[in-house]
Amino acid sequence: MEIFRQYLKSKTSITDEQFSMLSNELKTRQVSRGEILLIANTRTKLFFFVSKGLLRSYTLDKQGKEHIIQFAVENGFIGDRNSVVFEEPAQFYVDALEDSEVVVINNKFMDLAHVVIPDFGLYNTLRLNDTIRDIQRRVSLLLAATAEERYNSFIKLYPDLGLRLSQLVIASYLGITPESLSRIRRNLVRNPERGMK
Amino acid sequence: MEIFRQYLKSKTSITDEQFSMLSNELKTRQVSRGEILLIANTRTKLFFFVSKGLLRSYTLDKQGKEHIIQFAVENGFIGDRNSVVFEEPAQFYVDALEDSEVVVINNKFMDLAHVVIPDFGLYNTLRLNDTIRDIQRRVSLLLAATAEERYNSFIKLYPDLGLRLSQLVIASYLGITPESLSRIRRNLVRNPERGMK
DNA sequence: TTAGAAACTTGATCTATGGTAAGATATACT
DNA sequence: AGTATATCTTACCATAGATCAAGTTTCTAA
Repeated sequence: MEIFRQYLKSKTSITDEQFSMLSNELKTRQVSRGEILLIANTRTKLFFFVSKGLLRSYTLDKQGKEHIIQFAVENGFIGDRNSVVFEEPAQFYVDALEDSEVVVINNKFMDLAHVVIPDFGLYNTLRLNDTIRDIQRRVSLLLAATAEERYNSFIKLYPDLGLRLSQLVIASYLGITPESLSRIRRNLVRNPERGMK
Repeated sequence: MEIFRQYLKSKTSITDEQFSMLSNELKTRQVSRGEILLIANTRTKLFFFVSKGLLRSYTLDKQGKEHIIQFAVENGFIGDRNSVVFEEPAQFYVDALEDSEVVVINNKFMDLAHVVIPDFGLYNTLRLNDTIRDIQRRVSLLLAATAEERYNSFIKLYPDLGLRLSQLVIASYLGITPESLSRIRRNLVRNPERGMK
């Protein structure tokens, strides 16, 4: 909770008084590795701020294969916009890849924050635009780049994540099989210059 | 311009007086098919509202192949967030796929609109969330679905666009070659039930 | 500390989609 | 209307990455 307060202070002009006004709407929750916070096709109004650990959102296809939409580490947010913003069933699952601590955020918090914190709207708009930019870059990679190029760019963009995630999970994010990722990495070890670009 | 006013009136509480205060910051521009409005790696602060016609944003890969990020038809917006919001060089090109008319929107308009129209921030947040939802769905399809499934879901989601776009352009949006799309469509003509799901 | 389960690697095939090239239609311009 | 130009189709072959199957290594929990 303290971490979330610090985060908001670094991003907005929020005061301690304002934060305590809002904090009634917040809860912290401990999540163990593997624990599911949100199930696709159900309804919920909750969004999560990660104060510790690592979560992901993902879909399951008809063959039961997982496809990772997003990761969230410390100071990141995760949830399902479809249910939170549009009150429709969730598109995604959310679960924890490490033992984590999250701050549970409801819609009332968001509404209040807009009222109470003068520049919250501005901050939020920036954050949403940033999210769009990231996902569009990912689309562009999925359309234009080979598996190896996508892996290289992932490692360059999120070097720390590369160390915290299993290859299975990285492969699922990149849209390839773990076997293919293993072969790609073997090639990169043998030809390190291929990873430079 | 009138179309943009109508659009804003349908989405926000804007009054005619408020609109005329803002309209100093707006210009309309005629764009011919093929005309480029925005070039990747350059800087600009302009965003576009489409009052008539059809635009797209896209990237070029090293082999000079186009990869379409987004379409915008009547009442849609298009531009490059990287340059408009973050003042960095544009990631994308924007050009017209049909003779079009756009309203050119600058940052000052956005700032003023937030001040002048009480619920503009709310509207804008919804729009951004909606955009994120759309792109995330697209990522999920790119990760999980075959070319044929992506084509079917594209046609189901944007039936009108399917009729206005060339196959070359649809293929580029789906991340496949026009030849592959041609083969997919042949199969669908022969086995129409495959397009039902 | 060790058994069992994950995670990772490797090899042998298979398959969806790409590349190339040629011909067939459609569209647009004079 | 007629030619040029873009768009679409088809066939044949190539390839990135998937799938399957069998190890090997690494983690984990009793």
